[in-house]
Amino acid sequence: MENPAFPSREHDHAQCIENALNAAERICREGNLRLTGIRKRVLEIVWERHAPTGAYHILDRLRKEHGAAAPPTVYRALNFLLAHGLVHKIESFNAFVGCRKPDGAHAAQFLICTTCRRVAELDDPEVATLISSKAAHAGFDVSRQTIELQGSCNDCACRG
Amino acid sequence: MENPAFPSREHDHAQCIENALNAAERICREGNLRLTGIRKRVLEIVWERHAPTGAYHILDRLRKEHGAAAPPTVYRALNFLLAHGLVHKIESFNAFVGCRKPDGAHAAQFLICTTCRRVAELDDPEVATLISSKAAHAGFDVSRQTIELQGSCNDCACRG
DNA sequence: GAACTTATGTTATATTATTCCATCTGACCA
DNA sequence: TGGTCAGATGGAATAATATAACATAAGTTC
Repeated sequence: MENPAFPSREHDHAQCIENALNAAERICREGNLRLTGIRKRVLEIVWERHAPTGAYHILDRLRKEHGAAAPPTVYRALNFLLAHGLVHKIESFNAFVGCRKPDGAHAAQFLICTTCRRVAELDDPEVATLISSKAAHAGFDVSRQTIELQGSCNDCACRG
Repeated sequence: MENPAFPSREHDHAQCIENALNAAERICREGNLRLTGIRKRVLEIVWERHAPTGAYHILDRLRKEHGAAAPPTVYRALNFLLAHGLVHKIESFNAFVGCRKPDGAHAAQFLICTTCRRVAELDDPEVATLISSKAAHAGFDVSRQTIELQGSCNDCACRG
């Protein structure tokens, strides 16, 4: 196995968060978008784990530090982050993960470990291309791919 | 384009429903499962359209004909049908469609037209295999694939 | 028909997401 | 400098999706 999709258990996660925030700052600067306090904080919360984070979990966190906060606050921030490719929605969990490659559009494939709940993002163009071409064969023009694979990550498989 | 994934607009839809029910009867007989009145009726309702059907739409239909009915009634029937491969859940819509190939396990790919909302089921083993092998390369053992492609079907594309 | 398993009825509640309207803030310009 | 406008946030209400928990009924086996 090369280029591990799942970070090791000992990886420097503070670094993950910092990278994500730096990328977000840069992308917003370049795109003339406003990474406001709430948006940034929601992105940080999503990045606290490599597992899908529910909107209401984010809401609870915001309430603890921010006083009042209502669902629209969270969903608005999430929609902004989704629209600009900074987070992804895991449809099969109704929850969100940070995007590992927030530059440019990409058709991602998600590996979701049902044991540890971590999510890895594969951005394999070969998969995306094969799927689009199979769909085209059926007269279908793909605009958006949702590919979510549930199973077991290497760590969890080894621990049995 | 060969073997159209989407049925033509003029297809005999009563036949679709009948085929689905016949297949369900057979599968339940063979598997020693009970296709009870409610389960059968829910399957019929799901098959009324080639578009995803929400649980609460099914519930409304049941209420009209059946008197009382509550969410668990519908979700129990849907879970039975899901468990035995008679329907699929479209995760990105939180809704359900009938399975076109209810025999045996298969990793399906769904084509969802965002214009007419119809869903076609592709059961392409090449896609399933490529994805599993890419995942394996990342040390991941896939047990379940969720593949949902949004875009435009041929009919809708032609009508512009 | 007694004992058991499976299915359904029913109430309540949990979880996820949106609508709508008011208010605020920052950007631009006269 | 202040007016105007677009975009962002506050906040109440409600919609849409899904499950928990417990009671009753129906089918199966012996």
